[in-house]
Amino acid sequence: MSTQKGKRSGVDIIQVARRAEVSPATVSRVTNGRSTVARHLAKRVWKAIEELGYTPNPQARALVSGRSRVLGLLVSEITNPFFPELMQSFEDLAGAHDFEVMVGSTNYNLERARVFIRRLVQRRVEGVAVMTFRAESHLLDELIAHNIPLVTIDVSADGARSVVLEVDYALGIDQAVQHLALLGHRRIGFASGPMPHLTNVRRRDAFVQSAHKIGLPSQSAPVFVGEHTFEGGTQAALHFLDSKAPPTAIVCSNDMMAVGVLRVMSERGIKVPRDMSVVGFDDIHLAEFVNPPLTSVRMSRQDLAQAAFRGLEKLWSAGDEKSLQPIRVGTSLVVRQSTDAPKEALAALGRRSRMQDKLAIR
Amino acid sequence: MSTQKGKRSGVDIIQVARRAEVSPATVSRVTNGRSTVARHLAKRVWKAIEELGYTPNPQARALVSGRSRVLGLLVSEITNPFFPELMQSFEDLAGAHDFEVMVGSTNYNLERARVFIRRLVQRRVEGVAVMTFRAESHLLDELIAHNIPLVTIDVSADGARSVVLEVDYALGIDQAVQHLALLGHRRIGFASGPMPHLTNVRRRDAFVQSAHKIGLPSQSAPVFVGEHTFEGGTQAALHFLDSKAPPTAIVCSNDMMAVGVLRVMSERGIKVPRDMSVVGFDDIHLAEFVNPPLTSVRMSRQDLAQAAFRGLEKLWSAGDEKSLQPIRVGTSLVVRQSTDAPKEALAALGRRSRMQDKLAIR
DNA sequence: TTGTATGCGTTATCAC
DNA sequence: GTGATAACGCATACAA
Repeated sequence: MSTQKGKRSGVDIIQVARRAEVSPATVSRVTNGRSTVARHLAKRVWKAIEELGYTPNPQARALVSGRSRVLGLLVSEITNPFFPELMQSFEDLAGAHDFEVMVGSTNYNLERARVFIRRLVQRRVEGVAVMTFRAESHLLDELIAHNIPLVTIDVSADGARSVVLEVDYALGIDQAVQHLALLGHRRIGFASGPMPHLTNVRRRDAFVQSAHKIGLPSQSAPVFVGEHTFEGGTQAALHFLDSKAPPTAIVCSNDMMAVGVLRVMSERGIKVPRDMSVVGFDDIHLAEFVNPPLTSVRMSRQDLAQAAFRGLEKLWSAGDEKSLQPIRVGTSLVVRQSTDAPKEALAALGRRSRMQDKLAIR
Repeated sequence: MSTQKGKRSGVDIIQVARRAEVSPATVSRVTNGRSTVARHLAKRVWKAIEELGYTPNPQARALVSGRSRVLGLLVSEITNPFFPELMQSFEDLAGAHDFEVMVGSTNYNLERARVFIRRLVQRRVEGVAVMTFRAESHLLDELIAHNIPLVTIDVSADGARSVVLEVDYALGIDQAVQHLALLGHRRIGFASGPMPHLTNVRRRDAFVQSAHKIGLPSQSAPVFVGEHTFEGGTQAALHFLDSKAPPTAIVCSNDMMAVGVLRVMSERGIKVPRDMSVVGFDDIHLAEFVNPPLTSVRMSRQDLAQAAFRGLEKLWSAGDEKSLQPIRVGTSLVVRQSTDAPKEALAALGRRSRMQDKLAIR
């Protein structure tokens, strides 16, 4: 332990300078990793720093340098298990680069978001990762007005120094649909999230195209639009079950919907995956612990966090260029136990093998 | 919108002073809510602040005042749904009082925790809420050495300026046991978390005492010790099911264990709650969405966060007093659908009504 | 009550 | 390469 006695952190750069018998400026150069310091002096300085337990005062640093070394992270809702993992990854990354992170969740409340954003501006954050999957119009205006580097998902903020993270929803959804097709499903429903939101449009479009790609007529790939919630899932499930020709598999736009679907199946005595296959989206922690464990399209929180941070780095080094190249982020299917061959698959073996030829499966 | 053009936040206290035709000192007094400023001057100052979009520079403030207005929040693991809600409550509270909070999760990794704590010290946090339910010995030493106000759960940090949050586990666990007793259960198992940890000892002790209180002999209130995880729950369930006289209800030391128990029951075809009642602890978000929705002892994250923040406030105003009065935090049962009367209850009606007299149920 | 002047701890700009 | 010294933006002691 090199920490000093109970004395307040009152040790400053001048004391270090004295002890190392150099000037404060030299100490500063050392702590900032400037290479223009003679080896032997640097060594003396480090020794003094160690002995005194000196740590540079970040607010003084920020004041004079104009850089706060604080970032903002805006998420939709912290209680959605998707986000804590994202937060953790982002904070770890930021921490490794000597940044702190202010995290705020909108909870889909515009005023709440506004308050948080004001705090970000006041604290002089050097960049903000807007990981909210919703483009609340003008929400970011204050950030943009202050010319703060922004990373957003799916859609760019015009006029901002920003980078867009382009999530490739199609990648994972394609895998999901083909996975189901391979198992023999020929009627696949899609439980979509609310439509104005671009992310949901993209997820749905990806599904529709995938279904088309494997040769499913659109009436065999019905879409139900609901909320991105447990209840939204139950509604979707009821809708599909009560339709004329219920699908044998349901792909959901997020995992909470899938959990809702699972619940309805359980209540109706419909066995998953024997009588119905279910696929989620996001692959939140929960997916592993529902019954049965959920097959889901994973959007990696690590990838997302990393892309977000890299986006900010790019913006910092880009100087005045407003809008940079988007960064792509993939998705991929995680197969668990909520998907299997439909009952009818065996019965229809003959037909299926004919179909097989038409399926666009590599 | 009162924000200024794209100009950098370069507006400082002097510009405000000029525009309001007062001295910088007066502006400072106004922004700090000092009451010693003449009404009409204050009004002029606010107007200027508004017009210029001035926000005081927090690092300058921190530098001169010695107060960073940053707090630390240490949690066990951010992916455990218990904590995000706690974080949110704490951050909201802190934000309302003009504090930012640095959140770090140990992930049960000592080195990771140490790194985070170092960052806290470096950033000159004014207080830390240690919400980790584990007393990693000496983990807090650096915080204590710097005399940083600490709030901890269950157990105090000696030598520290600290307040302990005393969680009343017994309150909710008592309710759970009595709830089960009222339903007619006479054999209740307890799936405990790992034993060295005080919080788990307390939870178990609370259970043992509750069982005793309602007249259960100890062999009718067996305890199994396992990990606080899904797997720990499955092990507990298997243990109880394979015992000579399996309990008709299982109380778990946390919700993840309960989810594990649920899974085993489902796999064995044992219907919950018809054939087995299950109670969790923590009442995490997930509890609501498993099948069936879990009856659980709730430890309010709001209460906890609020108590933590109040603890810090007390420490700030307490000056040099080291250890203050503990703050009590309650727990309470949330009844959902994983608990019901045991099958045998009806058959044994006669015996039960006799027992009833001995049950300590108001 | 208000203004002036000083210092918080650091980095940056100069000279040397 | 290294060392004085002037900002950075604000709060506050002190003077008025």
